Parts: sequence; C-alpha cells; structure tokens
Amino acid sequence: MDKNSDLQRQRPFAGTLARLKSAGLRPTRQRLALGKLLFDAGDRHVTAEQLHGEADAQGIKVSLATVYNTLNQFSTSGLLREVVVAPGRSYFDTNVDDHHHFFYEDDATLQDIPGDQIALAALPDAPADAEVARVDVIVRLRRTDENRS
Amino acid sequence: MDKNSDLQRQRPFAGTLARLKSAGLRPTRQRLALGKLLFDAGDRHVTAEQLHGEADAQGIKVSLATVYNTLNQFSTSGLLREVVVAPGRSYFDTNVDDHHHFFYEDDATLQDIPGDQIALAALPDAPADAEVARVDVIVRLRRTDENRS
DNA sequence: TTTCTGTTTGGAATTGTTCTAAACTATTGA
DNA sequence: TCAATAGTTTAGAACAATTCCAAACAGAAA
Repeated sequence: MDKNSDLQRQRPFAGTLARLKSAGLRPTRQRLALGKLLFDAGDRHVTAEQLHGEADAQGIKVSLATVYNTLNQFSTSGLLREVVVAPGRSYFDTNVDDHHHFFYEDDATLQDIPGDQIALAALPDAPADAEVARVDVIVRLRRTDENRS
Repeated sequence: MDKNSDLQRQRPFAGTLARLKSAGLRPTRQRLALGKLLFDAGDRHVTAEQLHGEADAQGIKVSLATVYNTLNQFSTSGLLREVVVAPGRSYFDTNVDDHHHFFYEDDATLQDIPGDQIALAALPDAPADAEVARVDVIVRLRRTDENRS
C-alpha cells in the first residue's frame, strides 16, 4: 500500500470534505476549493477579498458573493471564527479553539495568542438576563520605531 | 451668589469648552453642541448615525459629515475612545478610563465593565518589534430566552 | 434520467464612512 | 471695529465592504 503514503496528495479535499459533512453543508466545487485554501495551510486569518484574490490567483473561478456566503456559512457552522478588530472589515480565523489575538495596527494584521499565554483573572458576572457567548481579548500593537535618531 | 447655584444651567458648555480647549480644538457651535450631547449624560456609547439623530431631534443643525469629523477628532484627541465590536459600524465611548465592555449581540448594545471587575492574569510578551498600544476585552453576551416553555 | 432543492452568479442595491470644493466662521492683528 | 487668514462646516459625490436578487446551475435522491 505504498501509494497511500501521501494521503494529503491523494485526497486533497479529505479534510475539508469531512468538515463540510459535519457541518451539513454540501461539498460543492467552490466550498471544497475555498476550504482547501483555508484549512490546508495551518492557522490563517483572511478577509473575503483576500481569499477571493487567492482563489483567483490559483485559477479557481468563484464569485465574491460566494466567498462571502461561504465564509459566513463556515462561521455559523463553527468551522471558522469571525474576528472584528478594525472598523469596516471582517477577518475569519481558521483556528476555532479558545484563544485570543494580537492586532498590528500598522498593517492591520492579526496573529494568534496561544490560549495559555493569556488568562482572565476575574470574569465579571454577566447581567442576570444574559449569558456569556464568548470573550474576545485583542492586544493592539504598534510597531516600535526603529528609525529613531 | 445664589444665582450661581446651578452652574450647569448657567454655563451648559463649560465642561465641553474646557475639553475642547485642552484638545486644541476650536469651540465651534457644532462641536459644543455635540460635546454637550456626548458628555453631559454620563458614560455613553454612540454611533455616528445615532448622535446625528439626537442632534437633529433637538433641532441642532449639523451635517453627518461633521458628526463623523467631530467623533474622529475627539477620538484622536483622547476625548473619546473608539470601540470596534461589530462589523460595519463604530461605537464611540465617552469613558476614556481603563475599562472593558459587555456587548449584547442581540441588540448590538455596549455596556462598560468597571475596571476592577475584570483583570488579565497574564499578558503575553509583545513581539520584539512592537509595543502594546491597548488591550480590549469584549465579553459577548446573548440574552437568555425568557420565553422558554 | 428526471425532479427537487440547495448553490452559485453577476450585477444592482445597501450601509457606513470618507472625500471634495465651496461657503462659512472663529481668531488675530491692525 | 474690520479685514485677513486659517480652521470648520456642508451637501453631495465617491468609496469600500457587504448583502440582496432573480436567474442559471449542480448535487442528491428516486
């Protein structure tokens, strides 16, 4: 069975396929291709425009509307997590585990903070009529000016 | 001097005027009026559209562009703090002290969490080339369904 | 196959925000 | 008090990100 050695090469959509199945989403050509771009490269933070650009660059024909649809469906299915850090644009994070973010304000870039490197000492009581859905911590960074005299 | 008893009534713009002065912004009619709406009512979280609506409702004639300009100027001067919690709209917080936020996802509403009710146990080291500009904690809430059978 | 329902698509529409150039106004100094 | 000037306001155009739409398309099931 040495031909099975590289599972990734033989079944490039296997991971995404399983994800789609678990989310109850049909494995269409577009969703499989976008899923591959999103999930086969480790943890990523992308905007819709970015992902659309990447697909385009690889010759995958997908409309921007579909990219938006897909990102939103993946998010509500728990396959992605939407991160809001800057006004007027959304980032989608392929890491759905509990973790937080660094945000470089200079170039509007995101980076994961490993879950164990940050912790909340005291979570305030949620108001009586509500429950905590999620806690987001965003550490905003500014690059230090290395051109100082 | 009993006529000075209600300083607020006699000099309704005093607070805002001082703020503008300290920020180096000219005390124009529009800025004074918007400042009054923002600062005379305690801690508030407003969007540009909201504030414009309030001004309009009080017969204050200000263009939406000016509301945006003003909110942005106030923010960069430290008179306000911009809070990004939902894609596609910005909130401005009149509380510029160190504190964090509850965000009710159901009605897209913000509420301050007093600074002492939440604390970060461990702030991760900022990457070598950057420094922490600010840390935002957003506790996202969902209203519990009180209409359950 | 055929049918059915979910999906994709291009383009129009919407929303929130910024830009622009002209009109206006607070400030300063005669 | 007035004029000059520099900062401000304004309406409307422009823009960017996202959603909506109705028609064409493509999986799934029979």
